[in-house]
Amino acid sequence: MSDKIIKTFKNAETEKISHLDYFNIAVSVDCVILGYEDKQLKVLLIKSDLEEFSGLNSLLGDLVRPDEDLDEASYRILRERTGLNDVYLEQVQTFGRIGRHPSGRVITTAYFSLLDLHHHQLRINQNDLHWHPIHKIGKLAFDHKDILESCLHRLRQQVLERPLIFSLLPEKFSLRQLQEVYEAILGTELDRRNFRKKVSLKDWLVDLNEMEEDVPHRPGKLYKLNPALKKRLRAIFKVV
Amino acid sequence: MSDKIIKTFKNAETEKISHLDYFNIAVSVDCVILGYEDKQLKVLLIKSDLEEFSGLNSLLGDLVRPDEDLDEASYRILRERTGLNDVYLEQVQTFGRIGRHPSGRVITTAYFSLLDLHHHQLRINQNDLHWHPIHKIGKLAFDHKDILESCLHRLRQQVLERPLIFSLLPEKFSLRQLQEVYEAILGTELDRRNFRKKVSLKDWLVDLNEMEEDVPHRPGKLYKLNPALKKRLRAIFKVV
DNA sequence: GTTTAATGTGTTTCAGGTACATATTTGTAT
DNA sequence: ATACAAATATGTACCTGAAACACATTAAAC
Repeated sequence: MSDKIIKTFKNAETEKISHLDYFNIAVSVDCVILGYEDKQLKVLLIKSDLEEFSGLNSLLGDLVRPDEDLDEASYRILRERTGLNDVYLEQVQTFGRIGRHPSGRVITTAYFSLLDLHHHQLRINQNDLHWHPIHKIGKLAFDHKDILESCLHRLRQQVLERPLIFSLLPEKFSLRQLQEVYEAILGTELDRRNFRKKVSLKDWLVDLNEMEEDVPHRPGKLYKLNPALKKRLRAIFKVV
Repeated sequence: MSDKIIKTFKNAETEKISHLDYFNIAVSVDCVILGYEDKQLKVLLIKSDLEEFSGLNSLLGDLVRPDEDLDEASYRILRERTGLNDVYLEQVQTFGRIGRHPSGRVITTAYFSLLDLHHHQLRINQNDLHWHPIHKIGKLAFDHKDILESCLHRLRQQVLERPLIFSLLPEKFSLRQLQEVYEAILGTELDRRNFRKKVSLKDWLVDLNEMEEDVPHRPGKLYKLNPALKKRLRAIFKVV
């Protein structure tokens, strides 16, 4: 990856391999934007406007601009579509099958992010955007079902080790709520006592000394994410 | 990722965003090809022929051809450079900073592979290709140091859980050799007894009922990778 | 044959995870 | 007011896997 490109730039006319031969692959980014509502993990989808995929939904994506970093493109999409900046985004995998886009050769890099579906700053402007429960998703446009699966797989792998999950929840939450999110992501039931023990052993939570309100049962304590951790997360993941 | 490209294809003349604006990002693949020799993990590097990086080494990579899958490109590079087909390759991460390539906008997807440095089919033809011990590598061209690190990180994460390591070794190997490879990758010393116990609990190995020869000490038993596992690996990782 | 250096096989200990039970607090219905 | 239902909150016993550690055995080298 250095000799060829030189030739491409300098001898485009004389070489068999011309500039356009190589520079005709488009690069896009697709975001798996996940939220949590009604004890379900949901993903933000948009109706595909390609004839080939009429009636199907697709992930939120866009072509990468020549003057923006790959990562930046994913933040831009998230910002444009949700109005949110302060959100964790992680690159997962790049999909580059020849025939994956009907209009031409497009390779795409998949990112996932978790956000609070009820965040006050959240602006889902377009009415063709919708939150879909992940276990009720059928066919998607392009190879987006594969992309979704790979992101969910990554999420499930990491969610127990790293404090990712809190972006899905409001600022204040109870341990029951937290557990329900884990159960929605992992697709399993967890033992309440063991779950609490495990969480309390990590330094992820801060007891707010407040109680739930307006719940039809005994209210539980409220917690928030450890602010020190929040800072560290920002630094590590370069959240804008 | 669907509306924009439609416009790009259909209304290139009338839209502000022209075809060439988007189709001027080149896509490349870089391979971190790892081998094992003299109790060291080594990576296959090539002298960079870019003036900007004169004197520096770089990973083996190439532009992706418009008519080949992204994954296929990585296999092609491996084949062209080593003569080997039957090798495990895994996509790790895509690097897309604007300024990462001095000659233009190029995003690159990193793959790593492990192979037996003394394999009889191995053909390192070009004399500007060299195996470098990974802990003696200084600056590399482009962002290839970052790419190398991310691949090594992935390798270290997975090597204890998945039977990847065997591609680094000859067909027949002793438990000591196997342990030495693990130690080279992880950069730590392992307890011999615990290591053997751990390995024997997995179904990775088959006892060949043969002994080492020409070793200056008591010879150890020889093992090979469980053939059933080999088949499974081929299926999973689509090794050509 | 004695020494040396590696192979080959336990046992003990400790930490983390899983399974499981009981007391407490609040809301709700009577 | 009282009884009941439902969820919170906390503790213990058991099991599994990892880590620390010791000794007998085999073959090469002298």
